[in-house]
Amino acid sequence: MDKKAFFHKFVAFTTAVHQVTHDMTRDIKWDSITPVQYRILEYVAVSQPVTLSEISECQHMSMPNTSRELKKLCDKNLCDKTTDAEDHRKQFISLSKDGQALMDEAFKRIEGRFQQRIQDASEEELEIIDRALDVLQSKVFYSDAPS
Amino acid sequence: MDKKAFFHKFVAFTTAVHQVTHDMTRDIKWDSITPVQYRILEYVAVSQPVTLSEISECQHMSMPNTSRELKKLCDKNLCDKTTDAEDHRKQFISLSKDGQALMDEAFKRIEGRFQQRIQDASEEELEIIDRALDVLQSKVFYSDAPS
DNA sequence: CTCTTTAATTATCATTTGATAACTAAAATC
DNA sequence: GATTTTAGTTATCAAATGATAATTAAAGAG
Repeated sequence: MDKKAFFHKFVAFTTAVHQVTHDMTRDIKWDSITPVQYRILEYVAVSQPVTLSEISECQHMSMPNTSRELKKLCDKNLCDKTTDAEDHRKQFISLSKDGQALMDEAFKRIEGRFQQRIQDASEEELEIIDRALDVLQSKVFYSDAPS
Repeated sequence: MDKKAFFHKFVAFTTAVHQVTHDMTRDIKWDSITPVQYRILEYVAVSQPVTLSEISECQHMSMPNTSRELKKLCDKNLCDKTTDAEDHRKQFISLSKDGQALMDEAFKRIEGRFQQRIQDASEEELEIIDRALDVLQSKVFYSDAPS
């Protein structure tokens, strides 16, 4: 296999993924929430409950900045903080009722657009796509083992 | 096929792609160039020569902001502008010698990390990955037809 | 030739984001 | 019990990004 060509295909692919996910989440960021805040909400939605440190690490932002943005989200009643009973330093973050509703709505729209994209695929094609997702996630887009 | 589960797999996958591309381009943004400027350079590198309007549209930024960032890149001697001979309003943007060197170096590092990721894959697995990329790009991550 | 549209620029302002230092309080270690 | 580490906060500053209005110059349409 031609390594250069393979790499180019990889680059084109990741560009396409970025492009498409951008298109699919466009106009989701209403409601006075900023892009960074949306990314945090998305992360919390998928991984809740999470601690501030986890958000900080996974979103590649410093603790002070994470703390600030999270404070804004809590002020907007989109997130709740609860102190860990075992370790009183830790805060568990989860979506509030409003935050959950917001993200449910967001995911609903994204899912709608996703279904539109695959609506022309036959059942066999869906199986192929399904396996392609598995393959790429396990062989290429896996998480680095922490050193 | 379970639609909900399929959608969740899609979301997890795109998250993984974002995560991995972020990891692979970390510490590439040396040299006093900002993330947005890097994205522009990457786009120019792949698609040159391009016009300002094309950059503006593909990178989802307004013309004034695109113009400003491009001016900075030209001031840093990373890009060249040449006026279209046929339409004097248009400017073709391409990488300068320095800009090309910068992006060659960047792509070299990214490619190194890519090769690391797939180094354990057998030849047959590479074939499978190759086809998986094709499938997903054509069936899921294709560009929307402009309305 | 006039009017409109297109491509790009300049200037300006508000907001968002990133970075850093100094701090509190609760574990954990010795 | 004193010290160190961990989790998170607050305050502050600088830089990056986004948004808008006003402008120039060239091309295209009537």
